[in-house]
Amino acid sequence: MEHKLSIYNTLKREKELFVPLNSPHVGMYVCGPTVYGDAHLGHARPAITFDILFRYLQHLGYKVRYVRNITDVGHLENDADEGEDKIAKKARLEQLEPMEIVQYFLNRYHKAMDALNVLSPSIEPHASGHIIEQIEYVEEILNKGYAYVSEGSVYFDVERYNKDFRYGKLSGRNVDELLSTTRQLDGQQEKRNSADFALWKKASPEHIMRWPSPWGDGFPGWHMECSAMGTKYLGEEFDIHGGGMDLLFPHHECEIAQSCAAKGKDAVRYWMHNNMITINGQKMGKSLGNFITLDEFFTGNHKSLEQAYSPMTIRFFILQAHYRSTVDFSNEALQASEKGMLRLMEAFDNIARIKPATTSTVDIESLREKCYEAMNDDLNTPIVISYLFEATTLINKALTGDESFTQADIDAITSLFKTFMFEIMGMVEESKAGGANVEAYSKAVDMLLELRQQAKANKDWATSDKIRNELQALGFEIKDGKEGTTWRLN
RNA sequence: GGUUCCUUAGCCGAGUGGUUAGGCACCGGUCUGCAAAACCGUUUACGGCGGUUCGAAUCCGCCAGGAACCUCCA
Repeated sequence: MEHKLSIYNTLKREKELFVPLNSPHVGMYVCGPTVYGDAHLGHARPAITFDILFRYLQHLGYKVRYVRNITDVGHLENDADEGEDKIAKKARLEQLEPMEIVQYFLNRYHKAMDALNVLSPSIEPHASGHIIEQIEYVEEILNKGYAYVSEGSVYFDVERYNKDFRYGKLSGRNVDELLSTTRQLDGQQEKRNSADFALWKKASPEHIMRWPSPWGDGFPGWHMECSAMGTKYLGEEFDIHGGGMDLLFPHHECEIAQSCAAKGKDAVRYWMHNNMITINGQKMGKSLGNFITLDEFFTGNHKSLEQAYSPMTIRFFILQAHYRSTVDFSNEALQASEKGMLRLMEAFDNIARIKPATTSTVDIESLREKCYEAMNDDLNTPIVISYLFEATTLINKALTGDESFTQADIDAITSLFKTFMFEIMGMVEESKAGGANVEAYSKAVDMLLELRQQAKANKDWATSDKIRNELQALGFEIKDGKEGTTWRLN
């Protein structure tokens, strides 16, 4: 496993060489979606970011177990019905079983991820399917003395914990400030300190999602599932834990506290956080009501969207920014990404048209090395893409005779695209996704263009322009090149 | 209020103490019956003010503007 992959560890606040605990195996846990609504751009970013990591680690030869949880219980909602389970609330509103809601949105989430060509994780555990593990974990923390029971709920004792460990080491907070600045929330009086957080929450009588526990009927606390399921599937110590920056505090901070309290040590060696997506410079969020679902992007059906954007355009757009930077959405930016992506795809297709020469004027190997350097530098996909654009210029120049490729160069540049564009960055050529019945009508279009060619030969401009203009009106893009006419259906 | 972070050309977005990121748009050119498309070439930059330095957009300080977290969120 010779490589120089370094990744930015939020815990250390610097890039570190990635060294797995048990090479060639790598354990990786990423916070997945809460399935109570349609996936939006904000879900795409971590999914794609850690999909790249998953793919690249495998490319380097690691055997990766990638766990991404499904949150279908637990988190609290902060509006009028404070304290009510998110899933339960939606269920009651629509008179459906909670699990029916979960299944519905999970199916849709999977569909969106498939469209984005995000690989399935190795395991996708549901929080609701791991209640026993979570109860056991809570008991372990209780036994160690870092939690207390209060009116049927169990709370983590932050102050007590902070005497033996340091609460806040991930997010850079200190407990004294937390105690003085945390807002007053419902149920606060049950807690010894406002900074304490729930490990197990007592269910009110009307609460639908509930499970029996040693402390009465209730449901697991907000941060418990990740600790319990991460431990179950990856062990008490594992390599990588990822998620959005918004989860840094309190979610991931609490996870660290839970594992240190229960096991006496950190579970995670490398913490990775992707940055947020903004719309007009402002973060996208449920409470802000400015989020756009992925389906809306794919169909263009949203008032802020000037057109539909294909899944690959979204993927490419996200990869054109580094995962630790915010990326600002706009129609202009997405359209720029779409054009750039199509240019790369076309260049890849055009490799086949290069006529091999006996001498070479290009150095594909150095491009390949630079791409690896970029990937190794904390997954710098924008840089990888910039080198693919350099490769694109070389291909185009080869076609006009301004560069010469040997057969070995042609093979090398094909492999460059296959490795980085398709295998590691997970792009796919969407135009080639058409079904078999496309063949018949595409031959019909070819025939029309042949007629147009004849008309042009006869200088019958009226006929040739009529064919061109009417095909264009139907949505075809007609491209007259030196070696004949090609077309594309937009 | 506390903590953290950001500010790069028309737009998006990398990076670095001294040498062209890249894409899109614009402009010029090639191609074309005319176009479109495609391709080639090219211009515009590092929020402001100080400081460190032979040299800073890159390091430090201050100021301005913006954002995130502290509360569900990817």
